[in-house]
Amino acid sequence: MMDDARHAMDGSSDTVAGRLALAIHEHRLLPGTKLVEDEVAEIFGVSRTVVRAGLQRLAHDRLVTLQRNRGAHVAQPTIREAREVFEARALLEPRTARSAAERTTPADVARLQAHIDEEHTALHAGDPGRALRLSGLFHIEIARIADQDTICAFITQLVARSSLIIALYWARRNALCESHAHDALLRALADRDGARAEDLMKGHLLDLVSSLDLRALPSTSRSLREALGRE
Amino acid sequence: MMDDARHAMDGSSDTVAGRLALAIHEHRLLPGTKLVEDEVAEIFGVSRTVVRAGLQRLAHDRLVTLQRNRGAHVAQPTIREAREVFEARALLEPRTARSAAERTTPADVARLQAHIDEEHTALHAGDPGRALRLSGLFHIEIARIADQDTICAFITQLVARSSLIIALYWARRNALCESHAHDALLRALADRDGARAEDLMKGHLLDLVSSLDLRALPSTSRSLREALGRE
DNA sequence: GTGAACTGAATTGTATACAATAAGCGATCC
DNA sequence: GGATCGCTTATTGTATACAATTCAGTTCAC
Repeated sequence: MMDDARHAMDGSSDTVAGRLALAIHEHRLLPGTKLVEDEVAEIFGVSRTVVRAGLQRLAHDRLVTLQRNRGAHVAQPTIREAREVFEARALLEPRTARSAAERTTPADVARLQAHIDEEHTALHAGDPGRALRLSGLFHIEIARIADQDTICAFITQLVARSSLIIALYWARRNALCESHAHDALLRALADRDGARAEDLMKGHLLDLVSSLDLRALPSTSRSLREALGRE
Repeated sequence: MMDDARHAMDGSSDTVAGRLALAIHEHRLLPGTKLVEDEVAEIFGVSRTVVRAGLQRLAHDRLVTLQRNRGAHVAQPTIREAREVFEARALLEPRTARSAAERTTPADVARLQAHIDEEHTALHAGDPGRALRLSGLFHIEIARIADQDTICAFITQLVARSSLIIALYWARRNALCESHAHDALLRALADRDGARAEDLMKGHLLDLVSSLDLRALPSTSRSLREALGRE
């Protein structure tokens, strides 16, 4: 279910990092939340040593920020960072979708369809966090079909950061959530129509950013709130 | 000189990671070299704790590989990984060069020119490692001019990995090293000619891969050698 | 009442100690 | 002679201890 980063040891610190990451993906841990090492250590039944390793991993993925002597917090991407993340995705994902389409197998189609179904049921079961996570996994799955581990790793990170961005700047939770962009993408992949997949992905990402509220104000108010000592 | 990853604490573990990374960039530490924690700790005058943190950082950047209970080694990118790295660069850097060209300032031009000059002198001074490092920094500098931190971080990682790839698969050390691709790129940037910069970057990256020997054999022989117990 | 300085608790940074695992090597058996 | 088993050593994984720093609440001066 979470099998990226095979390059590293799969020690307990990766378990900690993975479970924290999942909580962040599913919006159970919200941006700005402080992650005290002792608490996390006790929750997972390990020592601070392994917690620190896990937090460092998450910091490298920009899911948490580390400040010297001031601890770890779930990251709060700025508006600028939000734009950058989606610009990077716009650079990587459409072409990757094209590559994926050209090598999609029936097994891939089945797997993606299962993903979409699961996402729908999660949404109707009133678990939007899980639906969001599955929605992100759909993008990652496409990158994996393209069979490009390096780019897939980048996209994985960008999808994770997008989850934080959505937590902060999601404007209209109404429509779009139920959008059938993923269905259309899946059909293009099943048809092995690379050009169409590329276009659909490009449009899908544009829809995503346009559903965010990236005006300058929210970030200011947020940092103000932090400046007032409340976190 | 080395100011990436401002998101993390700039503790001593980053110093360790930075110095190890520099040694890898400059080919003073070659792929496959084992990095024993105690040795590194003594060399840098810190404890294993901070060395481990630094190694983890480098592992995340794919500069070293960590195997559970078996320690850290300078990474040996496979041929497949080498191809992927340059495909990712081909996806990111040309467009980034275009963006950079559209916002290049005279100060940027001066800085890049200084880079090129330094690279030439290093090359003629018989320090190819330093020249290679500077050559990589040139690419990173362009990404920074484009003012996209996220993509710049990706490119930084890809450039670093490219250094390892070059150490393993560099075929003709003769020409190309002295190529004037960077000069041409700089001129396009100075002219704020985005389209030309994009094309030049695309061609430059193609030249780079074509100067590598990415046939299937070397990797096999290398893994064979490792299979025989020598590392 | 406001603000600066101080004190104690809480938290992080680093080093070290111990346990667990892997690697090296010699003796033994076939 | 070659391979295998077992022991010793080296190295890593994890926990804990202590030092350094930050944070919150209080006191004190104005």
